[in-house]
Amino acid sequence: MRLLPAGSIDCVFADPPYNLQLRGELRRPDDSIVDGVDDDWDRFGDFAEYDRFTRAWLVEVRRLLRKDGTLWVIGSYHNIFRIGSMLQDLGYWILNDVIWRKSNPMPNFRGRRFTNAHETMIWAARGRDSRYRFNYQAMKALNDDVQMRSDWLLPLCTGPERLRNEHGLKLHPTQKPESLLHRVLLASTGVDDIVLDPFAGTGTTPAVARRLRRHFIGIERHPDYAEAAIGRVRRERPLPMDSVMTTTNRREVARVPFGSLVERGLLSAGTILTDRQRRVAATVAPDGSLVSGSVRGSIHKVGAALTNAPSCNGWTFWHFEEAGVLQPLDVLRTRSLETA
Amino acid sequence: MRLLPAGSIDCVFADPPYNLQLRGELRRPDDSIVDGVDDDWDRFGDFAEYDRFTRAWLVEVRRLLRKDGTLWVIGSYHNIFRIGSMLQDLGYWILNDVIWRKSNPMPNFRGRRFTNAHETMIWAARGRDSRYRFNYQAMKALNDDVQMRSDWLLPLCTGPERLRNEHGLKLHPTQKPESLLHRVLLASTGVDDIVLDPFAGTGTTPAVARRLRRHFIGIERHPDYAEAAIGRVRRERPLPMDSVMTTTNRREVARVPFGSLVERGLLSAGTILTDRQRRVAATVAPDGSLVSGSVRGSIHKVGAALTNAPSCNGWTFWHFEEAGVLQPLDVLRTRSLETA
DNA sequence: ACCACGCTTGAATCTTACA
DNA sequence: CTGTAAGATTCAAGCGTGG
Repeated sequence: MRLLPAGSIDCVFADPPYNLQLRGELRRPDDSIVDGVDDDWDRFGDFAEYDRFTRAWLVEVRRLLRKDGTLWVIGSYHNIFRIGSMLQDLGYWILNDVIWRKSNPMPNFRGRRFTNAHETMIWAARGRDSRYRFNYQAMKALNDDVQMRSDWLLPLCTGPERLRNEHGLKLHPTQKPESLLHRVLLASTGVDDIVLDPFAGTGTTPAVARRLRRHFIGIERHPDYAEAAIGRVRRERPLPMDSVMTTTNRREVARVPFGSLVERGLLSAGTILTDRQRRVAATVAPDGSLVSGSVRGSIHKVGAALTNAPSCNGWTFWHFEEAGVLQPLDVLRTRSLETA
Repeated sequence: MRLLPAGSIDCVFADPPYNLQLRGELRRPDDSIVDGVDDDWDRFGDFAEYDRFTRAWLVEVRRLLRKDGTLWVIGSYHNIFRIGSMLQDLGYWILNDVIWRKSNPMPNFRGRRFTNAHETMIWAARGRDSRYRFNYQAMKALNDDVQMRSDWLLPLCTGPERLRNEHGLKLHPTQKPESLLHRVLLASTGVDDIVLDPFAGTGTTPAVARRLRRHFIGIERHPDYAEAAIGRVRRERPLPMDSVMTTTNRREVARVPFGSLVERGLLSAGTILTDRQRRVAATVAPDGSLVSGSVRGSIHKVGAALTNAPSCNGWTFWHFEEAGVLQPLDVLRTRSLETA
């Protein structure tokens, strides 16, 4: 990471070691043994050591992120609180904590706790003043046209997606499902963005990034994981360009001044605008302002004034008559883009 | 809290301030953060203040908890990471993080983030060696007879449950739903346990505790909230004793030695027992031991030996024939309790 | 082709009473 | 305190096999 230039990364997804502290073996009710995470890379002496490790990579990630970039970190209760605190201490700005609800978690075999059925992701901007990217409309479209919530129900990574070694055993103990990365990248990156995964493992992030036509950098120190990741990414094919274009955000639409619509003749000066119920009315002035009695100003200001509201979206409030039908101003904005 | 004796509390539920003013105080025009990582802590003096406050009450709660007691804390991403870290630093032992999924959350009006549709609870024992209480069977019964997961779907506190002042405005900004406390107390306390809520607000914890026949101590410094809480608790009536008794854990059921069943004639010496598939068999000896060839011992040991298993629950492994049907030994244990 | 059934498995801080 | 024995404990999916 130290070799990469500052401010060069749009989005980071990090799945760091969780610092699990397992004691002894765990057996299922049928006496088979649970294949838990006992790898060296997940062993830390104490919280202080884990905190030093965490701080080091979070500082470095922050150096690499451009000002408006965002970071995703996934973890469990063993480590996520330490990570969240440190994010705040380092000046990151938490945007959401997102819960990955597992549809098929491992049960609690001893009946001593609630089934550990979720993991937590933190989504944070580099700083409080970041103008971060959030593809609101794409998320809404992905969720049957209602806002995407902070809890996501997704299955574990199993079946053919799970990478296995020559003995048929899982290659990596904690391979994340591609569906999770799909949603993460769709929510917070755009085509050709640069995505970094500092704990790339078997390459889920790079693979999904390539599929979605994002650029990617994956870092992994374990040779077996890295090798598997490289092969996996090579096998992955970018989706056709038109299929990775998602519903665009309103705010991504190039801003169109109302005046320019008048200027370009999409709406004539003198046209009378009304609200949908035709309760108030105003006239379009040649400079793109509206006039209604003694009130004059932008489409938003006049709309607010006439309804005694603190604010008003003039694009959806004001309507004009066309072929006997009331149309919101917004349709003109769309037309102006099509004819630009 | 300083007036209460050490080790006097079975369970604490805490809904501390979420540190919302912190966000206001952190609103700075200049966010030019130095990547030098050693001197940034004092820039977050407000976090430090919140941490001092948090540490103080968590230390005091730990003094009050008996060794096997547990603590619940609820929070959002603004404060829960700081609380979780501090719990770990203070020696608490996290058992679960539990997600309260709100069925009716407030939407995100600006469309700049995911709908914040959950809050996080941490359930922790006083220490790593706590033999904490978890009413596993009661939770399972509450969840259609499958294990209760770490994500709970419950509605916000609305309607008649929501306390309002004389102007019809909500009395407390973050009144928690009684259903949440119902599940918390049912999971981790028993009848006549002592429950403490150090941030009692309008008394949801005391009210539900009283209803479920738990003793309670609520602390609240705001006079309006305290007054409302007192009235609310007074109006609350404890449920009839038989309706607060829940499914009991098997571990709590009085232990019945297998030998006593033979002694009392519920099973004759000489009876032949088999496993459910009739693959192995053993004979009941008059002293309550089993014999199978050269193997002799308890129902558990012989079951384990004949199946080459490290352990075996003889009560569910061994069956006897009754009216042509194979019955597990466990049914005799139930009968013995009924006829005791 | 389809279904029933059994086997496997997944980031897990996973027992307790009594001698 | 330690050692020993009793005995409590699993859900959703995917996959393979055999009828």
